[in-house]
Amino acid sequence: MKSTVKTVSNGRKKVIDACHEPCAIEKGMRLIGGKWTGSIIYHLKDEPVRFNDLCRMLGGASKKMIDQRLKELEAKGMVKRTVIAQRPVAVTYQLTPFGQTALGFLEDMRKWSEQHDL
Amino acid sequence: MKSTVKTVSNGRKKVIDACHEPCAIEKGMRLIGGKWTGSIIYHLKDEPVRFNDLCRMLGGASKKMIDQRLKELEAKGMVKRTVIAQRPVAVTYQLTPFGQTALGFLEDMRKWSEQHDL
DNA sequence: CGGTATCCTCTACGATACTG
DNA sequence: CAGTATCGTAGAGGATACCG
Repeated sequence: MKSTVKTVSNGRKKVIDACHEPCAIEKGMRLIGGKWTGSIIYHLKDEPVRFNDLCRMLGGASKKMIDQRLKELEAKGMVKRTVIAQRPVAVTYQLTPFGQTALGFLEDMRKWSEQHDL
Repeated sequence: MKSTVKTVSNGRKKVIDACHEPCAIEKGMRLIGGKWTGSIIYHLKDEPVRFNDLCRMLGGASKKMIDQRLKELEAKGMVKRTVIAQRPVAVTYQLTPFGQTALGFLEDMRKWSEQHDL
């Protein structure tokens, strides 16, 4: 319910975010619908994966994006980051129990997407 | 497997889209993960809805966005547009049978999103 | 009513190079 | 190896006005 006011180029004010709580689907999509986010979660479904391995799995995604998405997911408690002290350092990412709760509909959606060849 | 080449600011060439077919989840997300897209499909789940009614249901979304999203969904065969000749004109949108196949995981995801209060 | 047209802003994303 | 820093661009999305 926050509401912010901003001045735009022509000098007038405009109101941002006035009382528009988006519906639940929209909120979910904003978390999971970012570019590569769904794929990242899906590729973590079985076991912890190291950063660069994830990069390879995702082919077209830049390190920057993957890093950014992993941080979002970590902040939301869906992914856990683990540092293994060795030389050189190893870092793995894995789904938390909460993160795993998203696998159900993600898997359904993957099947759906494959079947209908979008 | 298409591959395009583009000249960027510094004068060098770069290759775009070289052999990176995104995984199925990513493709699905690109279709239903757009802003408002999921919500639109969900609000059409029960019955045909008129354009302006949809706008009201979605609160914060502009006509432009809704129009754009409906066209995407129509192009993909998920939504059917029907014009009812009367004055003033009425236009309704409804899910096609194909569109309905997406309701399963969308509903799951809505529940998930609500439960965990993202 | 059901859209288009226009303009503008902002941020998401990509490429690249560098670091501890 | 696992990132960060920097820079650039395209296009997504919003505000507003207008139209048949």
